[in-house]
Amino acid sequence: MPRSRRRRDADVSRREILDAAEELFSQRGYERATLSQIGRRAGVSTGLPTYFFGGKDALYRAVLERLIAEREARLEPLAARAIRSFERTGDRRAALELLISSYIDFLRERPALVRLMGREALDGARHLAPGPRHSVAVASAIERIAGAGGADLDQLMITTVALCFFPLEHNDTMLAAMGRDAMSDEFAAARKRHVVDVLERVLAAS
Amino acid sequence: MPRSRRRRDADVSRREILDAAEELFSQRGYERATLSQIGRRAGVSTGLPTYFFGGKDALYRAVLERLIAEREARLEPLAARAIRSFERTGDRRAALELLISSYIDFLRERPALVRLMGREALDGARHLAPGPRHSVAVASAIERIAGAGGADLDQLMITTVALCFFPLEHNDTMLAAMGRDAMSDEFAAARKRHVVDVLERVLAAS
DNA sequence: GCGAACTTACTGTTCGTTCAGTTAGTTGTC
DNA sequence: GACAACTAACTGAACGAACAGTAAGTTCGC
Repeated sequence: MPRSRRRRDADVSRREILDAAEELFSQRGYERATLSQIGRRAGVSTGLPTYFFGGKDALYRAVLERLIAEREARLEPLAARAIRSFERTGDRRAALELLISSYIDFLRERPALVRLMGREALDGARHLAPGPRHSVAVASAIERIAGAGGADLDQLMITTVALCFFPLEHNDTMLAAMGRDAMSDEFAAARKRHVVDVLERVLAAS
Repeated sequence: MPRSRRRRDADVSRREILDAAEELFSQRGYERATLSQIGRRAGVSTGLPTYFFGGKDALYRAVLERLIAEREARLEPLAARAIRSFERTGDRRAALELLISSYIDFLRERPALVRLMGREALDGARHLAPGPRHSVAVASAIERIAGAGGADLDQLMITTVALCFFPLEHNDTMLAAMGRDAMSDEFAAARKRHVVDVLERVLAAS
């Protein structure tokens, strides 16, 4: 952890605290991550996270907000591309491939999102602001690609998120017991193919 | 919480402590459930859980073991019935309906299993014994019903568990934001139909 | 030199564990 | 069948560790 930054820069410190907190909250959970550990990993003192963010709870909320904002910023343009491609060519499989591939890749890049969302779900969404909890970009793309078919759109949305989310969420238990690693490139490629197959068949039938 | 039992009965006390611990661990998580709360809910003192189980960690492990044993005891005969039915009649959809319906119903009856497994997955399976982490009964039934088709069996297994598990796991976040309740009878019925549709189509194509 | 960034020592609280003591239940003895 | 001797169940107060929050003090950038 190189300390080669300008000695005092509130913006840099804030970001490094958020990075450290994201890592520790997602790996150890809220209670077992301490402010001292977060400070140490960020290269600052115990008291600075509270000084900047107001307290442990507020810091946790800030981590979540940053992750969710980043998710939408990353997925929105890709989902829009998938929609445009589908509406221009009518090729449902190609559109699904683009969408699912982007989604799974993002989740693999930012595993903290999967872990923190899983923790929020189990803790009754204590720290989550009201509003949609899954990506609105992915949701609207699925809606457009599904078309006006009679299929239950909510079920389809739950299934899509479940298929992409679950392997990463349960990587340390179910996947590990199977000798698979959801973070590996091989597994991700096989998973993408499988998910696209599933969704394509479901949509074709409706 | 009626206190009408024989004044001293270790077996009853053990069971009531396990019940209380299952409830509190699954709802609040390991760290936020205290031994005093567990004792109070079980109608015993602060010290008794440790006296019987050796400590908080060991109590948590005992809760998990009991849940997993109960899962297998409940699902094994139903999965066997599904396999027999499929091998006698060749009716894949009927077999899937029986299997998926049993699985989802069990998860709804014992939501603590879903919650605790979710927590274990996020905490690196700290308290879980080695070995398979999903129901071996459901797994073997899926294997038999899928037949020797070329489909990737691991992917199919992950998908099956994900489709049934995920709505309950994320009931407080994603489902709540959609205005759905995974514990309700209507949602469960719709979900069962959807999951069977998905699996049937995937298997039919392979 | 002033204000913001940052540290460090400290406070109050929470909680798991321990253990000395108490009581209910059982066994053996006559 | 009653009474003593003994065991196991159970209590609750006390201890010590861990930790979030605080505030007084220090240092840096401008």
